[in-house]
Parts: sequence; structure tokens; C-alpha cells
Amino acid sequence: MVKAVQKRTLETRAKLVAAAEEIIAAEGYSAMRVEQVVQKAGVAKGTFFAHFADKDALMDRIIGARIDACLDDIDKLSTPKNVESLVSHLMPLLHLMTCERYVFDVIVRHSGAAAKEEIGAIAQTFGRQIEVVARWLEDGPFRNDVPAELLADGVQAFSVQAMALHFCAVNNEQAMPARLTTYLDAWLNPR
Amino acid sequence: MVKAVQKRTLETRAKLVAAAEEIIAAEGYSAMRVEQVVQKAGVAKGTFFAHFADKDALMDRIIGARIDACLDDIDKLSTPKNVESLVSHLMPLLHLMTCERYVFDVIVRHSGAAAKEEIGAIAQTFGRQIEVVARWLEDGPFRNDVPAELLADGVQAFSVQAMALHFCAVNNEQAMPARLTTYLDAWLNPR
DNA sequence: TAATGAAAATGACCGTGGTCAATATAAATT
DNA sequence: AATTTATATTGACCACGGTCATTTTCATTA
Repeated sequence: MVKAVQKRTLETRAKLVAAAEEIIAAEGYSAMRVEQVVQKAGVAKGTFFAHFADKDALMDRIIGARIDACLDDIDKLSTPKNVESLVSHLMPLLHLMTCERYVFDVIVRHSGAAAKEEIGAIAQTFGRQIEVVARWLEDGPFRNDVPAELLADGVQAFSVQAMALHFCAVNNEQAMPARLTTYLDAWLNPR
Repeated sequence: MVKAVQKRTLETRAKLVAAAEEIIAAEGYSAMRVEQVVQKAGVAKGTFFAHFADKDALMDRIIGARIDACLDDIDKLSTPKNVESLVSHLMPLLHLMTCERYVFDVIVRHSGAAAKEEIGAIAQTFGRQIEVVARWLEDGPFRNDVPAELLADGVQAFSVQAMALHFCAVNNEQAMPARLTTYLDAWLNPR
């Protein structure tokens, strides 16, 4: 009794996503307008909101998919043997997340699941990131006085901090990877 | 030749802020509408935007002032002698920042200075928070293998993480102070 | 105190995200 | 095939933040 989704539905949704992705490729995330998306997809405005709760929901889907693909690549990498290597493993992810100020804002807004029932795509990638990093930290040359998952939580917190400071006009002498390295050195290898 | 600000200007600005604060007190931050503010203040809509770049700028001012007042109190407290005490010192601040989801969003959005010239009120409080915490950490019973300011940066990063998870429907078994204590224990007292 | 220039206030107007009753289309039932 | 029910689509409409040419008020100078 759960089966009810028509083929038409999936087609329309795919058209909307495709249109949005075209626009993003051409003009960037922040330039995307719902009006423009529905026009390119050849549907009415109301249809958009029959498929996505709001504009953010579409962004969550698109950005979430890209982060997920990035995590696929990262997941293939071998366990980093020091902090520098860990940071460089993470850099593609951080670059993706900071490619636009608007993108970072969307990600932060969606990084936590608002409702238990429906965990958004971005929120899921945040959970997955913890898993991937925790696996590395478990058998890497890092401190083991605390659980690897806690360490991974910290890596995430420091990553967000480093990304936030990347958009900050003050304290911007230091580049993102350098700052993150400083943080994670202190976090993962206390003396 | 810098002097040009009229008395009228300050009065109008004060009226706008007062109106906004009344509305916030009665209905909460997220319910505040610019239209409502100007109506209560008895000015035209355009006037609002002659005084504030956008709605967020007024929020930045109001929320920033409240955080600053909270930091005044916190600044008076004695140096915490352990992590539990540090967390309880910080709790008023975290409660203020998480009193509404909307408030937390505004704070995150403004925690970094967008332009070097004009650092917003909230961004300033973030700088001040680092100073206050760093002073504590310098002569407290915590690790000293890294600079106190770096430790304070970490306290901020973990605080943001704890607050973000507070609004997250999943991982919500643990309360904010408990989670923050776990983080800071690992951060400030590695074994 | 009248004239002049500068700063402040005004409100009609716009862009954009989001709503919803009405309509059209597909699937199920007779 | 005709009828009924469920689902998808439509587009006029609304809410709300933000703009700007015009007008009003204030301060300065003649």
C-alpha cells in the first residue's frame, strides 16, 4: 500500500533537478531562481512546490548528492598516517563545501536533521563523514584515549570552524588547510 | 568634517530598535516583520533601510547587544578549575544563543566578519568570547602544550557543534551541557 | 529671516519564495 | 467502455524583504 508514485512524477522531478543543475553550472548556486527552474523545466511554479518543500529542499538534494559523490572518492583513500595527510584527504570536501558562500550557508543550515523522520541529504553526508573519518582514526597513529567517533566529531567541528573563518575578512592571513592542520594537530596529537 | 549626524537620526534609530525589541519580547525573534517594526515606530518602510542595511543588520545589533551583556556577566566569574565549571560558566551564553532556532541561524551567519571595515556586533562578541575564555585557560588547570588562544578557538568550535546538535532531531539523547563537557574534556585534558 | 544646500523620511513599486482552490490526468472499480 | 477515485499540475495570488525618485526637514549662510 506504499506504492503510489507515478512515472510522470519521477519524470517531472528529474526535469526540475536537471534544469536546476544547468542553471547552477552556468550561473552558480546563488543565482538560481525557482521561476527560472520551472521555466526551463517547462512546468508551472506550483509544481515545483509539489515536489520540493521549498527551494532549500532542492538545494539540499543537489548539494547533498555532490558531497556524497565526493565522499565516495574519499572513502577509497588509504588511512592517513599523519595530520597533514588527513587534511589533504579532506580538502576536496572542504573546497566543495566552500565553493560559494551561499553553498556553505545551505550546508550549515541543513547539517543537522530537523526531524527524525526525514533526514535530509546533507545531514546524511555529515553522518557518513563521521563514519569515514572515525574508521581512519581507529587504526591511525593518533591518540586513543577517547573513542574514535568522538575524535571524528571533533574533526567535523574544526572543519566547520576552519570553513567559517575562510569566509571571514578578519583572521584571514592563514589559509584553510593550514588552519585546519593547526587545529587537528592539537586535537589528534596532544603532547 | 565627520560630524554630520543629526539628533533626529539617533531618535529614529532608537525608535526602530525599541519597536523591534517590543515585538521580540511579545512574539519572539522569528516573528519580527520589518513592516510591523516601522508601523510600531511610526516611520515609513524606507526609513528602516536608511538606518539598517537589511533586516539582518538590526538582528545583528539586537542579538549582539544581548550576547555582549551576557559576556559582561561571564567576564566577572572566577577562573574555572575544571571542565564542568567551565561548561557551567558558558551555559548562559549557549542558552541565549539557542533560545530560538532562528537566533542560532542569525548568529552563525554573522559570526564571521564579512568585510574588514565593518565588523558586526555578533562577530565582535565572538572575538571577545575567545579573549575571555583564553584568559581562563591560560592560568587554569588545563593542557598547556598549545597556546591558550588556540584552546579557546577550539572551545568555540565545540560550542557551536554542541549548539548545532541541540537543534538536531537525531543524536539528541544527550543534552547540550553533557555533550559539551564530553568534547571539552577530550580537548582540554587529553591523557 | 529668507535663501540655499545637505541629510532624512516617504511610500509606491519590485523581485522572489511560497500557497491553494480549481483543473487535468492517470489508475482503479463497475 | 464508463464511472469513480486518487494523484499531479496549474497559475493567479499573497507575504515579505528590499529599492529609489521625490519630498520634507534641518542646518548654514547671506
